[in-house]
Amino acid sequence: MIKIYNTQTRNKVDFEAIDRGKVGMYVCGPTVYNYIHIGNARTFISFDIIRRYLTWRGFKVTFVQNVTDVDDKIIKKAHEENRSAAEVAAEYTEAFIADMRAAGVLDPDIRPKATEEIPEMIDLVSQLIEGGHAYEVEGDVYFAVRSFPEYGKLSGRKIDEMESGHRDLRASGLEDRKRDPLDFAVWKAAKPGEPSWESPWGAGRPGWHIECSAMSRKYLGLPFDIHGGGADLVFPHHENEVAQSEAACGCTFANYWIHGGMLQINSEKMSKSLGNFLLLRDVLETTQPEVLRMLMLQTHYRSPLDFSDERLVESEAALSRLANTVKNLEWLENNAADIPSSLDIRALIEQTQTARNEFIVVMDDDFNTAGALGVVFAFVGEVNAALADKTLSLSDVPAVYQVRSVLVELMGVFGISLEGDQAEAEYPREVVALANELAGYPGANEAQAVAMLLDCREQARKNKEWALADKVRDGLAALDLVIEDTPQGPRI
RNA sequence: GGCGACGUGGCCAAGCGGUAAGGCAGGGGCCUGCAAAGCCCUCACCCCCAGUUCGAAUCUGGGCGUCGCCUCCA
Repeated sequence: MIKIYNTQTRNKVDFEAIDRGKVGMYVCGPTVYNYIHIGNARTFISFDIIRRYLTWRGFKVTFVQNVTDVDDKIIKKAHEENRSAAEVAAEYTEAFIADMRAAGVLDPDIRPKATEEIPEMIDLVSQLIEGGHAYEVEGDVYFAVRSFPEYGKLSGRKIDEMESGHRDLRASGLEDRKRDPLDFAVWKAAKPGEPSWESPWGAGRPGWHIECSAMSRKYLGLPFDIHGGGADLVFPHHENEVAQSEAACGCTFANYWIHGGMLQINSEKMSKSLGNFLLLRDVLETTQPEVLRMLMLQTHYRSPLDFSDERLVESEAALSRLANTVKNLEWLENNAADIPSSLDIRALIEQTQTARNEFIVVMDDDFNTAGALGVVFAFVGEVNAALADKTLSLSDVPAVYQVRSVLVELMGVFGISLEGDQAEAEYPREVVALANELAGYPGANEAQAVAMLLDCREQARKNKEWALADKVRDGLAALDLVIEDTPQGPRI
């Protein structure tokens, strides 16, 4: 049974899907007025992993993520750059999709754009007005917070306390138009030069919160299973979504609310105003997406995560530990004929199954990726210990395959691919010349050249010709090919 | 001011009542011609003080500290 920490109830609860075996999931996407930053990426990668895990556990997941492509910030940016809001939105929508793919985040099943769902939003606003939950003032429509007694239930606030404790509710100048200072816009009358759509209240555009209410309702129906987003969206965005959606339909909006913790840089909040934010695309410029994921996996998705170059380096080292073991296993499979067989691998198989089961237990507990990673690494340690024992060798190729495939499978759930067996294609051309020089024959192709070089070195070592042996090793190293002498033989 | 989260080894981090996973870094050893990779061993008074309990990192109260939300924010 999968347990999920539900923001609304503030505790971990058993996950029960509305439709057995299916999960409807909505995660708030970005407002496309800039390239997404590393904090956005943290949230989206977290939900990518949750989605992958649920899928792996057998659920048919319908994953919906919107793009907010009409909004104050987009309009502002457009004005600054003297072009249309649509242009700005289109550019950054495209960039967002590209960045997500570069980060290894799976495409959502449905990616609605706010500007393409306006009729649904107008419908929803109309419903709210009819139901007495919203009112129009000169082309603006506001949600009446007082009409929804449960307002505040998601974020754990009480209306009265909010009003008395609020800093400067009357500062914006618009407050006199509202019946209550806490009321928020669900439809905004168009101002000159702004994108707008016709509506019963005149030309205007939707408020931010109504967009997600309308899109999630349209594509998933109400109620749906999981609504996610960054923790900073709990209030007011998600609170308002709940109010709108539930006031309109009279039913529950989403059963489980999942919120991802914030990413910080050097223990400081990353924000535009502080100017310390990193763009995802800039990070990916110098960092493998798997390394970034590895870093994020090591912290629980709800905890704050401190991002730093040091952690990136650590994560890379950790990842290569896993990759190395997989590479060794792969090599063993491909060279099984040369391996003296005496290993009773049953223990390893048992450990493999145990590790896989344990992985599930840990992940079922609110997607504890850090704990699950611990399981994987502990298992890798066991595998390495077996491989390091020279009295053992791997006689049972299917068993080795099983060990490796489980390793690959489990990390695959995290979106990290450990299969790098395009080695043949990756050998640089220079190895041919090197083989010709050192082994006296270029070989038929790169792979053969490498094989000859390894063989040449082994011969040299046998004859204690260390100079030649090291020449081969250094020559390969210069081409970024590192020889590893395993107990079962050398490999690249 | 209101609401909330967190404080575990040098760094990161899991843990949710039975005497501390894992990663990175460090020390010692093994393997190796030397390396690399790997293996073995080693490195924690769980922020402080009280309390509950046979037993607490884990529960309760208090203190100190860090951070987040309350305004656009993933």
